[in-house]
Amino acid sequence: MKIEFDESKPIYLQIADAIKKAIARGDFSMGEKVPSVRELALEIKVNPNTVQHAYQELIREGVLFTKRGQGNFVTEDPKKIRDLKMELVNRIVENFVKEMEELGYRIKKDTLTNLLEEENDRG
Amino acid sequence: MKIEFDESKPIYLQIADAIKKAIARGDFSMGEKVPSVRELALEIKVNPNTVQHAYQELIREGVLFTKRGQGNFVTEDPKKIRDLKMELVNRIVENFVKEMEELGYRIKKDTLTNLLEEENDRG
Amino acid sequence: MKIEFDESKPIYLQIADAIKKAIARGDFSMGEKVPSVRELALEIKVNPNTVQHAYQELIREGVLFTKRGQGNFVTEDPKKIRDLKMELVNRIVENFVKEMEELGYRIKKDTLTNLLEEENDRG
Amino acid sequence: MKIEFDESKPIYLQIADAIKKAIARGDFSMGEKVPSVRELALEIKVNPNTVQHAYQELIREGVLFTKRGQGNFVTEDPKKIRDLKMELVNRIVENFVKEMEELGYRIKKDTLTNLLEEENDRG
DNA sequence: GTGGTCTAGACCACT
DNA sequence: GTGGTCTAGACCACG
Repeated sequence: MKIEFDESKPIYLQIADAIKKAIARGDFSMGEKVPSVRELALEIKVNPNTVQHAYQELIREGVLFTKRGQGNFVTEDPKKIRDLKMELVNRIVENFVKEMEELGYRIKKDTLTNLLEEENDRG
Repeated sequence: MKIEFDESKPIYLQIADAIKKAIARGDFSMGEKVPSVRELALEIKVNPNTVQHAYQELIREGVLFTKRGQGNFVTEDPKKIRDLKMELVNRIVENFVKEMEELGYRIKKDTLTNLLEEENDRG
Repeated sequence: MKIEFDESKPIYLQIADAIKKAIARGDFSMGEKVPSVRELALEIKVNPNTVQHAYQELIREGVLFTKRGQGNFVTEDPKKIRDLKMELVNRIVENFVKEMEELGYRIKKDTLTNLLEEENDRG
Repeated sequence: MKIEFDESKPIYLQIADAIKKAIARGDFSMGEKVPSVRELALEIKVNPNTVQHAYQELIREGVLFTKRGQGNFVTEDPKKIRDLKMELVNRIVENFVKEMEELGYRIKKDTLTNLLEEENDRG
């Protein structure tokens, strides 16, 4: 886990996002244990409460689940993970298209997604 | 001016950003007057202080300047405006590339900028 | 009259100050006519109301007086002018001493006034 | 912190200035915490927002920096502090020379800075 | 009418 | 408790 914090958004949301992305790109697999709150807090130098807040958010969204006394784990629902990935890609692509349009550039979402598929083998 | 507010960032920064984009795509020209603090506040339904905060930021960055008792105006420096536009495009493209990379996709900044130039006539 | 405006203070006070200084250094003599409101406004590129405000302030302080239909004139009271000059020098010297003290420098008012008298012939 | 407010300038700028001077004369050292927004507001009897405005200005100039949830701190860059001090002295001396010249007195900046160095041991 | 400053009071994110 | 943001409402200087 490596996170560069951006002051404009709550840190806990940035952490949650980073975890989601790590799952999406396969750094954490289905059912795998994620770092403990304290461990991650130490690593990225934030307060444990902040990590806890991030994990809670992910649990609320069904991305993580807790095994009492053992830690937090990535969901074991494959659909959930596929959806997560699609959601993330979608959000980023749509945001890009929207922002470029606000600058007066026309660009189609399809053009972008095709481009991504061409240059990358994975789904 | 039409702004959809997003809870993830301070409103005043979103306003500042919207003005910058409006300038970049030519909705406000060099030296043109921007809406008065109160007028814009009414239109987008925020407190005048919030608009004031946004304008102050833009003034600080040299994008706007104030004529006492007359209002705020877009900078008359053409270079400043060109730079502004380039900065905005760059920021958006780089952010897209970074976020897609965090998801495990490889994509080159150049591929994107070429794509943009192909599909749009403007600089 | 040449004035460089400083945004941190009301313009009309800066104008009033500039007039006082011009009188103090002899650019306007006792009883001499000062520029008309409109004339000065044109010259220094401010709104006539602003110059008017400045003149009112000076009249209130007894530095200028008005001859109806003829314009505004420097007071004819020599004591008033001497006092004005002393006041100005005093204010500036004291302000300097105070500000330097706030920075941790010790300096005596006398040292400064002696220095000024040495290097200048005039009273 | 003790501040006497002068009606001629915005309070928030006077606060910012007072902090800068306190740093320049060593009352706040490198990396030291400055009073919290609320604390200082109480002490000098202004609204917390006004202090916040002053601090924001100092942060923007790189004199202070914020540790989230902990407070505001003096920059840890020694050069920045040296520069700050030099800037303040310079501004005051130049302003003095300019104002005295406007009154018809000739005085050299060097004469003054020499005088200051003679009577004070510090840089 | 225009921007600039200020107060009072509130809520949020973070430690 | 700490900074950051926001609203509501006010007054001032300037044109």
